[in-house]
Amino acid sequence: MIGTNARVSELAALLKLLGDQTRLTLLSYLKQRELCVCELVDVLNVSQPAISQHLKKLRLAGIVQERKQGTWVYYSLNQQLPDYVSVILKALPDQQLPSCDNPKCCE
Amino acid sequence: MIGTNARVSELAALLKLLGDQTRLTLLSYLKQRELCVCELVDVLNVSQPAISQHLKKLRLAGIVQERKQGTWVYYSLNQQLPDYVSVILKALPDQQLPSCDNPKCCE
DNA sequence: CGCTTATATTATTATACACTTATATTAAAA
DNA sequence: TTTTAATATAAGTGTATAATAATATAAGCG
Repeated sequence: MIGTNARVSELAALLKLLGDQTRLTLLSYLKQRELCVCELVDVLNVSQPAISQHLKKLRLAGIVQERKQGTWVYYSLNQQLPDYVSVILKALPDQQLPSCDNPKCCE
Repeated sequence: MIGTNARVSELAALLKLLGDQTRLTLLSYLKQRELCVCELVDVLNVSQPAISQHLKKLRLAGIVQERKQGTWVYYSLNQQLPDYVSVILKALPDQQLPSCDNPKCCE
């Protein structure tokens, strides 16, 4: 038998990260534009801590980045994603977000 | 909040399937050529039933196909894979298999 | 300051899943 | 026809992980 290949491990980890319905849904919205955490919480079917944890994983994997502004945190896709990630994002539906109902956050 | 999107679910399931080190390793070998199950068992670090189970999942997902010949079963990549799957396969290393030591199986 | 709001972290729990061992199936060989 | 070899299925187990509830942090506002 043959030892573990580092590139395969890395790819597997990244695909496992993407192979989650909640995270893919987050990305399908972030694909359109930068979004505030509160918008993502409103739109998904899970608790705020769950969203926060998913966003952290996506951030640590280099897929999204955060921008803090006062109490609010805005997330957006990173530029410079590997090809296979870009292709996956392209395969996601273009989900339209209802406009934010918090004027403080989303002016 | 917004209901589940079927395309996102489907994609998530497929990426979860691919997000496994053992399955990705199998694919990195199958990428080169059709292989007998026995070859894959020899080359990986897990038991024969584990390989068998992984191959079944890949087959049910339409990623590989089987060809039975006597006692032996040969697996190969399916043609006509979705773009994002092809791109992932391209990102896999081109792993070279040592030649099969079973003359009956691999002539 | 104390209160509220936005987000993150922690602890816990439940489910999914990859693996192993044991057994079944099927085909070829003896 | 019994045995052996190749693969598949079944049952059971341990670990990873996604979720929640509870709490912490931190900023803005009265």
